[in-house]
Amino acid sequence: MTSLQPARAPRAPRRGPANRLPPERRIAEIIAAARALLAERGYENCVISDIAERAGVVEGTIYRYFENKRDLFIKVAESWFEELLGQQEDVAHVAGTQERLRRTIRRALSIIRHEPALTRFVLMELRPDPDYKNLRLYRLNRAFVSGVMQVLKEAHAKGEIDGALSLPLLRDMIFGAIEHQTWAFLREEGDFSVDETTDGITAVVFRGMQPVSVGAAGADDMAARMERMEAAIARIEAR
Amino acid sequence: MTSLQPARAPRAPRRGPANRLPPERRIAEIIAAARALLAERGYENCVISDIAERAGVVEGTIYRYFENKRDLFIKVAESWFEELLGQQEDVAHVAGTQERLRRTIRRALSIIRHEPALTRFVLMELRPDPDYKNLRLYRLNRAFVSGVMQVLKEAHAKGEIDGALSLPLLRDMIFGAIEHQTWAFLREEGDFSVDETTDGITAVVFRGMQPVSVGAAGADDMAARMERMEAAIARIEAR
DNA sequence: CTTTGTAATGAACTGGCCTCATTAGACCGC
DNA sequence: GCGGTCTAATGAGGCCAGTTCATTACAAAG
Repeated sequence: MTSLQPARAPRAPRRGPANRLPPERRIAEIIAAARALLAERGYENCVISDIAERAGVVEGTIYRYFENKRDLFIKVAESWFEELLGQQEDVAHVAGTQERLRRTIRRALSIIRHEPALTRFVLMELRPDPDYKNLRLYRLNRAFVSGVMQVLKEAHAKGEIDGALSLPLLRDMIFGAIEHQTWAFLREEGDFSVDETTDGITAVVFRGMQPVSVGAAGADDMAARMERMEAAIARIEAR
Repeated sequence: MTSLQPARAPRAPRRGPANRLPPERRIAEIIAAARALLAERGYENCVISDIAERAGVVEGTIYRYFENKRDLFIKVAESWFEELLGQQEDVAHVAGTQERLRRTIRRALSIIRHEPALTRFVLMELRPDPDYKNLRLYRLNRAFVSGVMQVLKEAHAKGEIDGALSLPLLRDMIFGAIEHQTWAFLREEGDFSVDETTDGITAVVFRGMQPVSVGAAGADDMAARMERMEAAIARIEAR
């Protein structure tokens, strides 16, 4: 309760040579070092002093440019993800809803497959955070997700999606499936095939969103009735 | 490298009265305290000393019964989840695949809705862990998930699921959708309706798993069969 | 060459997890 | 009741990672 100064003793730090750099470059170097370390150890196991060492700098310097460890890694994730988005192929020219869906799904799986460390950090550390929505990363991610939403919207406009379905729900099923299919991989329990997983998810989603000319609940009932009718007709004709 | 003893100075701790309890009860009290704190603060913000205080015990005592903080909370999650599983309604008597699906999905959403702290901890802290699969919790969770798998398997046996679909993929889509639909809630950004979400997910999954002859890509198949039937009827009528 | 702004330093601080030498409550046989 | 023994409980302190800040020194401008 007494906030009387702990009277930080005056210090006279001995010095090594200070390698002075323009802020922009120093920031870039720190981010690069942190990113490399994140890739090989994961967030929890990244120690500031190691990042500092790898960046050829001292711990305190990092705090000159970043509020704290978390802030640093948010910046890391943002620049990393931004880089990946840049490589994104444009899907606008591709014809056919199913093929367009496939490509965007494939893209997501491919990122996960090639950048598990980044994925883990974003999915586990950042997304659950109360102010995740305020991060630039959230907006970057939305930009990515909007690719899928675009495809869905256009399909919807063309009447290829059953009117009763909610587009966000379809979107969640797609990304939910992507995540669940890759958890084992992210836990380093084994590999997965981008192509096979892509095909599986695409198939179920595409099938699931089709408009049904009859009421959904009655679909199997309808099938049964149809079968009975066909059988009856066959009998009649056989007479 | 020199592991020469830091020569821990001999101490003579002053004592408060020690409330001696049979291990089982002490463990139960610590777990209860930790669970209450987990519910109100989340894992990261739970400090051992606070748990100790709430359990009416000193920090060191906790380490008598639990290896470390993580171990303690794993036990918390396990007992908590076990308790929830006990309340699970049996779905075996319910007729109809769709309704059975709906109930198991509803159950999962209901747990998330009522125990967000537990959910967050399990999904974020435990599931990503490399040895998640060795935890008792993993098996408990499998028991829960197997409810859905059971429904899917029986539906599959009855020919209600397209042969080309993978059951695990369907399962992942279900739970993936559940999770994605609830992330905002888990970040405390707002509530969600258990019933509406249940219906949405159930509808898409049910529709998505239909064999082609009735649903989905079968719409035109359906039309073709209809045409054949109409033609047959015309023939019959013409007789 | 001096001034001045600021990049960089590194010792010290903080707080949370965890250890362990020590104490003392409770049960037991006499 | 009474010492002996087992073990629950204690709490000071170790440890380590994140963070702060008074100080230093580099480099560009005057």
